[in-house]
Amino acid sequence: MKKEVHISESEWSVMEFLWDYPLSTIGEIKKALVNTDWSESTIKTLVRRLVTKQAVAINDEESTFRYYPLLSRQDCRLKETKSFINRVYNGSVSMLVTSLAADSSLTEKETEELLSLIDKMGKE
Amino acid sequence: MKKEVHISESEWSVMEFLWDYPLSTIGEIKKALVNTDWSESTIKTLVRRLVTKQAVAINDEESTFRYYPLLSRQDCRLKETKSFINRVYNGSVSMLVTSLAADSSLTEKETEELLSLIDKMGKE
DNA sequence: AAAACAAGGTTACAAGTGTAAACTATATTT
DNA sequence: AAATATAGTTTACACTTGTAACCTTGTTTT
Repeated sequence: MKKEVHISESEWSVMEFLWDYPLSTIGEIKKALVNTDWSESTIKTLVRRLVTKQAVAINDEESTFRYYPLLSRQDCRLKETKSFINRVYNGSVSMLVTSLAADSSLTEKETEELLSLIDKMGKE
Repeated sequence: MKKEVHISESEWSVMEFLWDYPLSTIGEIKKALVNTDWSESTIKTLVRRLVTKQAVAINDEESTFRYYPLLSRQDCRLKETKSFINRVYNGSVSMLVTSLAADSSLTEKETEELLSLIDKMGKE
């Protein structure tokens, strides 16, 4: 029986850090997220909610809890990507890619990367 | 001064229809959305919220209002796509495309389309 | 005309999200 | 030990979203 885990925008910031540094403490998370301007309370709330959602688990071998992700970044990304494509592009991947390619506001670098990627893929 | 218009998942269904059939009435919208199982009330709420958000406007030349989109589908798609990529892929378009290409759960048809698209683009 | 229906307007209510204060308990520093 | 800092727990509160009922008024059908 699968929980419909939805990770909100703010929660993603926490997850990103935990994916890079699993088994972090609140203090470490807080330090990593200084740029966000969130109060410590807010960060604790986000972590708690992620735990409730079973997206994050607690290791309490030490006196201070350490938090680590229970879901892989790739899985979460795919899940979000799918629901996004369904919502916005009627489920059509190619419409998304077309739209991306037509987006003139991509930076030079992004366009370049996209094209090179596309090139690489064509060869496989 | 720009409103931060966010169109929710349910609201997208209404917008999609209005993009295809601008100047529709509630009754027409309702007919188009039978598949959703929403009550008429729900549909009216969604339309009203879209009007409040200024994503949709009202033409009241006739006795029954006709609704039409104020935002283009392409603009909304781009906006959603950008915020999605920022949230989930740290703003990296190429990470998204890589992830898509690596997704084994794409259908044959999707993969095919993606590759052909990629192929076409490579030639431009 | 009376009844039925369609459309517009008002109100509702629970879940999720962004954001945080306050309280408590534990650990570290003076 | 007292003071301080850190972490964990509880509570809060406004806004958005999904979902809808109800009320009123105008229109169509019997």
